[in-house]
Amino acid sequence: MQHINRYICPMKYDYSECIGSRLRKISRMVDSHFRQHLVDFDITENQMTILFAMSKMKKVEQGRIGKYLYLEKSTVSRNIKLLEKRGFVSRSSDYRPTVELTDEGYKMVETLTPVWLGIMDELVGVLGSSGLDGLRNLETKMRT
Amino acid sequence: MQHINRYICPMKYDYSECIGSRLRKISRMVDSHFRQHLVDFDITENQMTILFAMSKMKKVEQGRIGKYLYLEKSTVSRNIKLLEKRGFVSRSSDYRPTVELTDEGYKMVETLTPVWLGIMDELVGVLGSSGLDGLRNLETKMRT
DNA sequence: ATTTATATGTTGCATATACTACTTTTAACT
DNA sequence: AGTTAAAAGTAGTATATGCAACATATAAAT
Repeated sequence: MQHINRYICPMKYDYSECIGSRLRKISRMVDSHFRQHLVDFDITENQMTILFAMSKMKKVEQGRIGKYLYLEKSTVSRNIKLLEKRGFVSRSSDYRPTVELTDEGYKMVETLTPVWLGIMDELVGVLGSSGLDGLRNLETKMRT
Repeated sequence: MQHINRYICPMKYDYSECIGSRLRKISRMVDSHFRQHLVDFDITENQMTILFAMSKMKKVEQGRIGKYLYLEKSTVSRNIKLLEKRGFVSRSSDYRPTVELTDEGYKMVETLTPVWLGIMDELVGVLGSSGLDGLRNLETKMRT
């Protein structure tokens, strides 16, 4: 078999242009950068994201976190459960629980914030204003 | 406790500007879009990405795929194993195996390509040239 | 008020991912 | 040649994610 892809010749897009795989790849790169800086703090970049979001939302229904971060409700459920086990989050015992940072959680946010600001500075330095504009652009366009 | 974050007042970046979480979120949105269109083809967006990459690389050492996609070697090992189980990929039995698409694999690439082109058209329509420029910009900057 | 529909949460399952430790192979050095 | 160092692969473990199925609670409709 020759395996000649009939789309290769004048294909409108090349596989390497795939928007999905490129975003995933860039995400992995940036996340890797975050992890390198978080290695001493025993927390993942995803958990940090949720802590930061919750520090702004205060006491909220769990579901709102998923809406804000575009995360499936079951994913939120499990992520929150891990953070609760770590003592960073408290949950009301309702069926539809409201969640909230504990004192430990707020302390962790304060610990992480300067580290995060440092990482941001580095990344902004790497991406430059054009890179940031690009990211904002992507976001705006995806919202609709 | 007051939970007054001393960084809130004149903090250089707001948590919502986090480059990591924003990229992750956009990735989830775009991947979700891909999944919606792939639902009839019993394949994930990640597996499609590897199939497309392999269709260009032909017979390669497994490790090269990880280099190309910025994936950890163990991740590649498992992803390839799943594709092998599906019959899309064949692996030499060496300790350091070379991998290759099977005829089934190439057939799947041909099946997926028009679908993928359609998704790309939609996404390019959503993002526009400015969104695409932004993505390219991010990539260029991350490479260095 | 009862029933129905919708929204929210959790659990089971499968994939995706990275890190560590271990194995094996190849390369380098002497 | 023999030893050491580096590279590549795999398996174990933990987190992250989404979907389907189910449970429960709230809202809507009659």
